[in-house]
Amino acid sequence: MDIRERKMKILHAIIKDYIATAEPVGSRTLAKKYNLGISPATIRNEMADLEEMGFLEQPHTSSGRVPSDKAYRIYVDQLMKVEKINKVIEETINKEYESHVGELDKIISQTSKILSNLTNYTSLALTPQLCSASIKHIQLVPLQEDKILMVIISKEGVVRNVVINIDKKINSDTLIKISNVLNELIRRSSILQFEQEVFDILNVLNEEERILLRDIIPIIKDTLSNNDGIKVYTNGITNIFNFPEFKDLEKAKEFIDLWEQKNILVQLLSSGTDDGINITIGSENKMDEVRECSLITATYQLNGRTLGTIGVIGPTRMEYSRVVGLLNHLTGQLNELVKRTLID
Amino acid sequence: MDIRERKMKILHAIIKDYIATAEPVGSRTLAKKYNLGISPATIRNEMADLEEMGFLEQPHTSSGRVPSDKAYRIYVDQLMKVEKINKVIEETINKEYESHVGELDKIISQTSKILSNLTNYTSLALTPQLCSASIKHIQLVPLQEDKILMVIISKEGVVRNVVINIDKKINSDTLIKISNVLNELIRRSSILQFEQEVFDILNVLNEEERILLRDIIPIIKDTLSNNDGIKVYTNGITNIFNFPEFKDLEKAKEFIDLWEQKNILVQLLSSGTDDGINITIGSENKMDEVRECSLITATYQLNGRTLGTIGVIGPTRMEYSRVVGLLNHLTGQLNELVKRTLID
DNA sequence: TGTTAGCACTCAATAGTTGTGAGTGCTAAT
DNA sequence: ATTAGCACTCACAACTATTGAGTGCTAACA
Repeated sequence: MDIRERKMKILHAIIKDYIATAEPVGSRTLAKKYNLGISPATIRNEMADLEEMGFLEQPHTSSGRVPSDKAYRIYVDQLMKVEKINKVIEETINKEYESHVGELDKIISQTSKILSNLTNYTSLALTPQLCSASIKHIQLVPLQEDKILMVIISKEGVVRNVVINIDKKINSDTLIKISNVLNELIRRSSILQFEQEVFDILNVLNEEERILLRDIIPIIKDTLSNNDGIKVYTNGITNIFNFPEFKDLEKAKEFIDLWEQKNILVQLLSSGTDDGINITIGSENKMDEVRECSLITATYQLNGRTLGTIGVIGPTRMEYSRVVGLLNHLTGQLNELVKRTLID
Repeated sequence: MDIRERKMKILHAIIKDYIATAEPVGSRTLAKKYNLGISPATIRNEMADLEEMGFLEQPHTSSGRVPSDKAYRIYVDQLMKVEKINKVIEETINKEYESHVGELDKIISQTSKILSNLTNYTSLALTPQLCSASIKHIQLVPLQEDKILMVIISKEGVVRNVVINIDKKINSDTLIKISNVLNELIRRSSILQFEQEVFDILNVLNEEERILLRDIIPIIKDTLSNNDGIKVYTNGITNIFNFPEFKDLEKAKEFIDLWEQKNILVQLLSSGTDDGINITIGSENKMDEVRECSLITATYQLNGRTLGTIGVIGPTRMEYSRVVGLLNHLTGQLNELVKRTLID
């Protein structure tokens, strides 16, 4: 048997055991529980090596070993076998979704619930972000003499309201004209760089109206670039209390404090670069507050365009194989539901 | 000295002490700290009486006394002296508000922050609810052939979007006609009982359009009656960890779980009947989850109409006098700011 | 040379023990 | 009526074994 392979086998066993028990795992237990065919003493030697290589850590001299973030990384990339969803779970999920067809927000919120229920971790789900490519229609509504309401509607059915203050009084004819121009710009998909290329459209506007339009465009840009419109659904925050690594009140507090700032959560979930499933383990996280957590995220799509993110956060000792399996399945379902909801 | 008055004096001292220390207070400490002019033994006798009367409780035989909810009630109603805001705090508040003029949501969210910062309790703040009396304008926007977007705008500047699915295709002329009728109904403030009295308005519509209108009205009613549009801003959830009464993880968990359901929070804050300041102490709460908490709420108004609620939640051993003082001042400021924001 | 049994040592966690102090209620004296 | 004095209670903190799962090292073995 290749020496390398044996080390990996031992590492794999340690990780599995630690994920299940949260107790530092020792050589004797390991030999007893997993039929590795070698004695505790040999395992001890291998463990010492693995520790030197940075895969294991020892909380104190006379305790077992605990996997490091590096170990989880190798586990996630090479060792683990993604769990397949079983029939019962599959049906549970379908049932949970049943009552929520038709409204995107409800579907996303329900997804978050399902995630936390089935994983016992804390779940997050983001509604789609508005982006320039997805704008379908812009409507300007007069509010008061010097205030207009801009309603931006995306192809995905996301609606955003922005109140715009203006210097002068405007009448509704002007608004309609400007609305038309805006929507024409949208049709030509050049709303963000309109200045260079669309003089022909602007011809219908007089000087005053052009100025107003010029004021409105940056507001649209702003609206698209900020996260205010994204809703964050979250469930199972207090699940972290179930994990011994958070029985320290200070840590629990830090974790829960995160949840007060939507922005941080959005940033956290948006940091995964790939489409598909993204795993960030402990110290790999950019944010200090989650350096002892792992984050598994997945995206949902419509026609190949990424709309939003869902994810699960928990201790680094996370059941990666189970969560990844679940997320795989769930994004499939979600994509399907989103498609049906938004196209119908 | 009247015997009644002496008892009250002792009770007052016990409550003040317990609010400050969270420790059961005994006769000796009481005599030493507060110059009551009587000996510990006398105090003991009085305390025994007060316990019998239901104002005090004894965690165990050989410990001091703890005030009951009934005691806090009498404290809040008769004994306490509402604390006046001091200059430093006042200026802090003004500074905190400074950067947030102009947007109602920001002002409310900032209020929540101020509340939790200055009290060290958990704060809540609700944005205004939509109600029929406050609708200013309704706009129907075509989304897809069989979908329309209804934008409801209130006098307070609150905007709500509702997507409406309809059976048939509709053209934009129909939408404009119906919009006009709706807004005419609003002007006559009879949108919710339109059937009886407004036949003259309906004359402009043909049969098909009337059916559509009849479908839309209940959706408006629904939208007005449900809480979906209310935003709940909350800060300082983890402040409860500072209180010894929540060092029991189970209790902390129960408390934090509350915060996942917006509906519960809205219900909680809306339960106060009076305008002005409302105090609910421990077991007076209707909801089990907050039976060990006290809730102090206040409302903010515009032109005499209550728009929303702000409040603070914490252990029954709350610094009522300080919080009430702060809320008094804060609602004043808030009303002023709201007025400026919404009228300008 | 890799593997393993044996041994002395480490250290967190648990349970038992004891002392301390703030509290009480009761009684008798003021 | 008030209070000093006294015996009693009980949570809490500090201390002291005891236990047990773990280690590293060494020497013997295949």
